[in-house]
Amino acid sequence: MKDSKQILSDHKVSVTNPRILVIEALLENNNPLTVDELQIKLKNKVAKSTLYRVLNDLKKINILNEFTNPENAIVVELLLEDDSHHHHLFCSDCGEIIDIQMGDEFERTLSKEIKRLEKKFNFSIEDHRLELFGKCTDLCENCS
Amino acid sequence: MKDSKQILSDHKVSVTNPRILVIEALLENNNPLTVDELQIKLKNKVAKSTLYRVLNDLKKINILNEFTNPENAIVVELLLEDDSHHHHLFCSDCGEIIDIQMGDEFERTLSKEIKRLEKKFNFSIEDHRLELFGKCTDLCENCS
DNA sequence: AGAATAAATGAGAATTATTCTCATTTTTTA
DNA sequence: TAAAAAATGAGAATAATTCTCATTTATTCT
Repeated sequence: MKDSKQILSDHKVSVTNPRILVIEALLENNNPLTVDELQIKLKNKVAKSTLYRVLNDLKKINILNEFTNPENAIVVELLLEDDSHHHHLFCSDCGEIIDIQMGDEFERTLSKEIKRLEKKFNFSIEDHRLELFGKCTDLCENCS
Repeated sequence: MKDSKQILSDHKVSVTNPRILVIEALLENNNPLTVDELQIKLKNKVAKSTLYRVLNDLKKINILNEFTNPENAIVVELLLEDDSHHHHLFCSDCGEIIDIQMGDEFERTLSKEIKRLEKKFNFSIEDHRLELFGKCTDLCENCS
């Protein structure tokens, strides 16, 4: 597992206990967590106000991806690799969020479309996000 | 413009003034609005609690699409046509949200990928959402 | 390593967004 | 048109997030 202290010093921010704990909690999970889930995982070892502050700090140094689940609750995940472009699959039964990679053909087709849309709307498009919604049929330990 | 009273009675819910006003405010706009923008548009003609209730009512009868903007604020739009499948383009300068249609080739490629992912994760995938982020370069009246 | 400086933290207050309660009003039923 | 059902407004309650500030911790500079 990556070294949380290293991550912080690499990004030239001070290395503090709450930051280490938050990063480690996120590193332990393969998939994104809601703020509540993260708070529970940290078990009061980090004050609520500090948790929100730390999340904002991680956003500032661009190692945190933040989005919302279908219930509009904020969800976060660490983004450490440069090549970590991925998307998300949400289960409406258990709330699980799974990181997914799309195939090259998809990303190529999307790039073409994006060029078309940039012209059509006179936009410069810098990023995109794809979210898939469904139900995990029987493998998930949370779904009965 | 569509008739808001008709829309409500078609969906077998009672036709009330707040519902009519909310639907008309949403119909006037081509593009999605945040709850605040909607509230401002309605200028206290609908109580805040009623606005939220009406939005929930419209969700229940499946004519409201709800998602979040990059600041995680809730955004809503009416979904009246069956064939209205579309996606969204967000401007990070002015906050504008534009409805976009992707070409057939894109949706075909996406369908193929979805089939692959359904097998890989043993999921049944029912819906998807694509969000594009960028800046409108000079056409928007809000961007200087 | 230790003192001085700068930055971060914890606790809870403040703010904001959303939901809930309930007496009154409006709509629907028939 | 009367009775029954449903929706509304106003504000209280709740939940999520940010802010404040005195104290603690980390960094910097000898």
